[in-house]
Amino acid sequence: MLRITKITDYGFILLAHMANQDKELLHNAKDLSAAIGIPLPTVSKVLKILTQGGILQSHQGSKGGYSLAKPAGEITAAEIIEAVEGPVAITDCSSSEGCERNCVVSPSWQQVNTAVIGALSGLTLADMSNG
Amino acid sequence: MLRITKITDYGFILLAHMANQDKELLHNAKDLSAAIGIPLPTVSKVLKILTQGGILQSHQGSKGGYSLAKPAGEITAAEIIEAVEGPVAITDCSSSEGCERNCVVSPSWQQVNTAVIGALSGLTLADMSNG
DNA sequence: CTCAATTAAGACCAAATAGGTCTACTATTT
DNA sequence: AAATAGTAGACCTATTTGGTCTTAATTGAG
Repeated sequence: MLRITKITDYGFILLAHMANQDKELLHNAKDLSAAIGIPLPTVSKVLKILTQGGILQSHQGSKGGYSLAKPAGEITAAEIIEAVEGPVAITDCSSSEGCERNCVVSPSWQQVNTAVIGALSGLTLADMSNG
Repeated sequence: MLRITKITDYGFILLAHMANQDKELLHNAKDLSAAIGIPLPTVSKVLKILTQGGILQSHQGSKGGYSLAKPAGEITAAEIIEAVEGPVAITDCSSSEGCERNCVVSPSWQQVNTAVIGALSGLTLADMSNG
């Protein structure tokens, strides 16, 4: 439906929340869950995915938690979506491998896809939080 | 996954095919199915949806079929996607009704969404077919 | 060194969506 | 009337997504 998934949406909400606070502060899943009102197991899953995607840094063990891996101004919406959902591609045609069918419409999709990625890359976490 | 559905993809293929031929020619579902290699019931479904969305004109009865409702240069990708999938909205936040949660990230999504719609509106069926 | 807190990995199930097919009906031409 | 096409919508299946749970592995504190 040309829409980001709920998990990605949660990711943005969590990241915006973290960006609005002291960058060095470690946030654990439990506190974030309480602060935002999303169930703990789900929050935990999202944080894990964001960490694997390099958006967050994690610190295991007691007193552990998560923090942004980079300044909020350097984390783009494109990056976040890719971390959670994989490469952005409006159609299979427009994926980085190109269209294996070599169909007529393929070049046009590439163009649209580039525009979409451009829009998403121009938007940083800092822009989105600024609370 | 930020992707159009298969049905929408079929729609583009069918429309591009039709745009590449005499505009007045009526195409019936059976011939289109044979020409493109998509099963008849599926082609039939897609054509029906495109007609309801005002992209195609239909003519019932024997010797009936479908034709473009407008010149290919006036049919945009945005229109086609909306006809099949409903309004384009990256998130619920960015739908035309606005974000009922009134969250921080909402204005940013509006912005991205506008950019995406812009890209899709700048691309016509004529651009995509031109075979 | 042990315990408690916390993330890591991934299995797992349920719900939602999408894909595709089918049947019955209506309209039009011959 | 008969044949051809579109119309409407039900229907089932497969895939994806959402969410939870269990079992590790890691680290700080006493």
